[in-house]
Amino acid sequence: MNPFERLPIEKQARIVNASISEFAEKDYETASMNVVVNHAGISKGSLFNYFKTKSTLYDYVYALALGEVKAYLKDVRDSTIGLPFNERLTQIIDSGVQFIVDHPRLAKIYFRLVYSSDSPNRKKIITELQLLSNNYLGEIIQDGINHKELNSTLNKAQAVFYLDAVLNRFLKEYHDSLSNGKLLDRNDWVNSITELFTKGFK
Amino acid sequence: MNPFERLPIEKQARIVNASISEFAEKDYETASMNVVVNHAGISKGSLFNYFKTKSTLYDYVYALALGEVKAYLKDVRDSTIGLPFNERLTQIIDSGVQFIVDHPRLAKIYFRLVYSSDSPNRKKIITELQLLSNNYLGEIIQDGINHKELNSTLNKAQAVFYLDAVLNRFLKEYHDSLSNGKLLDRNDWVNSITELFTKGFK
DNA sequence: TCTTAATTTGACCACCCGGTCAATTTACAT
DNA sequence: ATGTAAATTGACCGGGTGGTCAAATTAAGA
Repeated sequence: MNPFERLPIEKQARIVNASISEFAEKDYETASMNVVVNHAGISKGSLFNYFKTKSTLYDYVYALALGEVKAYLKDVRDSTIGLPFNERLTQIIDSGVQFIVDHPRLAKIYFRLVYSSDSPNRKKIITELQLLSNNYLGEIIQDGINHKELNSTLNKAQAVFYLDAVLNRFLKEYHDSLSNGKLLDRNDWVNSITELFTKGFK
Repeated sequence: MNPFERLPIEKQARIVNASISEFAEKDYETASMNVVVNHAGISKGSLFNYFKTKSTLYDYVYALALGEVKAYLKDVRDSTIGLPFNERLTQIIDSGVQFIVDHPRLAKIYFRLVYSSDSPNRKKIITELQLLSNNYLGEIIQDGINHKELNSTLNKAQAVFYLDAVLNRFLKEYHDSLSNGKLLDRNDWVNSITELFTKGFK
């Protein structure tokens, strides 16, 4: 059992909270351990006692975020099995929006990872995420093909790529719209994306 | 006339070249003026004499990149006027790929700007780019509607957004594929994207 | 209560940053 | 050749970084 896990939960929460905020607001390289320490109300030595390096702390926070995302994805996949492609896709996109509403800071860390460049294990993490996305969206698309809703000659890898591209970009835009005041019309966009791909993959 | 423009062209080129490399390889915040100086073979004082701040140098390099992009876009738009939507789109995407092949470092700076977070005037620049993309792709789509090739009830803003999302993401992937050895099949992808939107916007 | 072990602290380290500026070198007109 | 103005240099500044560690504090068992 490592020293961090031995800590009282309240203290753990303070540290995790401060770390999430810092990694959400700044790139990995510019995120500051000093800021985390001050915000969490602990000493620098302690933080480096709990997490050997900045990279270790980042990995911990990232794992938290990924676990949360996976839970959302799993829920919506399992609860929409058997539904037509377009209804299923609609609910998946909407679930993505819901994640962003529920966990805006985790979403920001995710976007920063996907869209930005540094962070030590980025390549490995991105590869892992792509595999996840491929399996997940690939399954949805395959189901659509099986039910003759989508073109059977569809290049699945490409289809997943396009879906992933639009989804990610839209979710990022929605995330931004949360803070800049010009909130997007959730249903309008979700339906419009579903329409694009239901027709485009026909 | 500012001191930089008074320099012999060869020296200007050395400085520009070093700056492009550094801003292509690192985020704005982590890009180092010391590295630029060493790579260009000039003294630190000189660089800060030519460009008052790091931000000024970045703006200069960015303006170079943007000018280059605009030239490519203008060329392909003007040379495809009157063509059907799908042929036109194909050539536009292909021109994007060509830009990446011709100027991989400038492309990297562009992607870094779009996908990353820092750099001082990022918000203003991004807004400017979005306006550009809106006008450019908006015009192409409008032409497609006028020629009854695309659905007349299409939400143009959303359509532009999706097109832009897929285009950017694909170009980024193609850019990455240049350096990781697994080069993408250019024609296959370009045609596939055209097909998606020609059907999706019908 | 005393001892010992675990935890916490923050001053400190080496390093790098963007930016400055007095001093030196270079270029040029007379 | 001389004087002057422009260009170039690099040591230096204040500040921030991730990470360390001897010393102080706290917790626990006898």
